[in-house]
Order: sequence, then C-alpha cells, then structure tokens
Amino acid sequence: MELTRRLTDAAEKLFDRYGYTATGMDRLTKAADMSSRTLYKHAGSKAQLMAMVLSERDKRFLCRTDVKSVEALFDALKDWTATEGARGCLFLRALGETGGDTPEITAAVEAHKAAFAARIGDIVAMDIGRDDPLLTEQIIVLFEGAAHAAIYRGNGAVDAARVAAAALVKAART
Amino acid sequence: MELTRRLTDAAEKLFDRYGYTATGMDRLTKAADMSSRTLYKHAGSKAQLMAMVLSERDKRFLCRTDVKSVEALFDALKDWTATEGARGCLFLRALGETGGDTPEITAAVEAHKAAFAARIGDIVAMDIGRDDPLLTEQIIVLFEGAAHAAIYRGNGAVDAARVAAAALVKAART
DNA sequence: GTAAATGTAAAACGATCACTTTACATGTAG
DNA sequence: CTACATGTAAAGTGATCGTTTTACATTTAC
Repeated sequence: MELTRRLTDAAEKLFDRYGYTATGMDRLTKAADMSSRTLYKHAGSKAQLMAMVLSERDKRFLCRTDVKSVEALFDALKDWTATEGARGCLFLRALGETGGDTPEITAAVEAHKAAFAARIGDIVAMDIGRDDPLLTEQIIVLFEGAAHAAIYRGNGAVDAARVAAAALVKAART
Repeated sequence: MELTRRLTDAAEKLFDRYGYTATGMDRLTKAADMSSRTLYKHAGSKAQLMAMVLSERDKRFLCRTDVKSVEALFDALKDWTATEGARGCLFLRALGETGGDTPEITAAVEAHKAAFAARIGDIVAMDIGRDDPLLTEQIIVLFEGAAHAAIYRGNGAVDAARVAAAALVKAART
C-alpha cells in the first residue's frame, strides 16, 4: 500500500528526529498527509506504528550491511550516517523511552538485535574463514560504539572503529 | 540541601527507568515525597531538573572512572552495570528524546561528553606513557559500545570490549 | 443500482501534561 | 511579637495526549 509506506516513512523521520514519546499523532497525520482515522486503520496504535517503523528500518539496515568484510561493514556505517545522520540506534532509543514496557516495541527491538548480531557473525566468518564468537562480540561492540560515539565525536569515531576492527581481524586471522 | 538531593536521586531513577518524556511530574513528586510547589522551587522546570540529574550523574561517573589503566576502566564499567543496570547512556538518551532542542539538557550532555573524552585521554596517557589520539578515540568507541551492547548482549559485551582494548593498548605500547 | 470499501475533515473523548496558585502550617531570626 | 522563609495539600491553569466517532465524499464490484 502506498499509504502505509507514506505513513511509515514520515513516522520514521519524526520519531528519529524528535523521539517517540515527544512526537504527537497530529504531527504524524500532518507529515503523512492523512486523517487520523486512516492512520489508525493502517497502524492500529502509536506503539504498533513504531513497531512497523522499526521493522522497516531493520530491513533497510540488513540491506545496507549486506557486505563481505568487516572493513566494508564500517564503510556501510559511514554511508548510513552520511545520508541519515548520527543520532544513535533508533531501536535502543525506542526501548529506552518505553522502559521495555511496550510489547510491540520490545519485540521489534529484540528481533532486530538478534538479526544484527547474526549478520555480524556472518561477516566475521566470511572475512576470516571461520566462526569466531569473541571477535564477533568485539565487532558488535565497535559498531554499536561507533554509531553512538558518532553523535558527539563525528566521523572520527567511525574511522577509529574501523582501524581497531581491522587490527582485531588481522590478529584473529594469524 | 537534603531536599534537593532527595529530588535528584528520585528523578534520576525514574528518568533512567521510564525515560525523560514519559515520566510525569506527579510521579516525580510522589517518588521524592514533596509537593509540586517545592519541586518547582528547587528545580525550576522539568528540563532544569533533568539537567541537575545529568550534572550529578556526571560527577558520579567521573568518580567511578578515576582509574589509571584501560583495563581498570572496563572493570569500572562492569561495576556500574552490575550496580545500576545496563540501559545505555542516560545523556545520549536524554539528548535523543529532546532532539537537541532543550538547551539545558543539550548543554549538560555536551559538558559530560567533553569530560568523558578528556578522562579517557588521561587514562590512555597514564597507561602507555604518552598521548595517543587514535587509541583514545578507539577506547571511547569501545566504552560507548560496551555500554550500549550490554543492554541486549549482557556482560559478554563488556568482557569483549576489555579484551579488545587490551590488545589495542598492547599494540600501541610497542 | 446498490453495497461495500476506503478515504476525508472535524469534533469529541477522558486523561494527562507541565506548571501555578490559593490557603495554611511550622520553625526561626530580629 | 512579628516577619519571613520553607514547607504541605489540593485545586485550577490551558494545552496537548492518544484515540474514537460522526458525517460525508469517492471509487470499486456484483
């Protein structure tokens, strides 16, 4: 549906820019250019709308990080922040704003983070030719850290993360 | 003032647990056991209250990370999450919830992150005997990443970060 | 031709928001 | 004795919250 896509696209921008709780439904209806009746017919509730937004974002993230090396992963992160800005992980922010008390949101965050961790594990395995749980955890930490440190440190944080990741990968390969 | 401390302590817990925007003033007055009149006399506004909370938290953070080595830094992080839980950086969460549009909060976050980066720089310098901007940036990223990945990966994220940090420090020392 | 589906605009819902005010109690300093 | 500072409880401020409803227009399908 074109309407649903228009809604989730507008909602993602507003939630990301102003926060989930601080974004009111009237602002959402205006941005998506639809009546509140239609919004509720398509989304059900504000929490479900956020869950839809997170699900779309998860898909987009997995597309953008469909890469074969750890270095390419951090290039992808740099692309992301360049095109969409660096405001931290929208999933963790939504979880924090709702205290984990909103089931739809909590479920969407858990699904994304599981997929994210699996994706990193795959990239690490492709890069060094075998599974490596510790290196995977370290790359997860470096990626998450770069995404959040970039908020106040800028691109330098992503660069530092990539260099660190490359050193760890090199050490793991030998 | 004992009252002010009682207020900021209660507010920090509520903001951390439920989020800044989702925490109402009546919940705050009840938790601090004071009238709203007294709350406003001491805090001025909700945004100023959050700024006070962040300022207190900044002090506590700097006390807890008054260490001399990078390894001790990650031990301190593990202590922190063990005693206070892992819900991500309250400063970045407050910034995200307000979209950077609340001056008192934005200022408190910037002050803390500047102090944090300086602290990491000091620890790195003490550990390897000289300044190292790249290593400092990498430790910032690892610390920030461990704090956020710990939300969904648990203590393993902090352990992985410490091991990675130790390897980077060792490489920088030789 | 008519009924269902899908949309709009706009009013109304009760609840809650951050914040202020009124009215009153208490201790304390000049 | 008085005056002020500091606190409480509770009602009231207008605005905004997420959500539902009413009333009506348009398109699609049998």
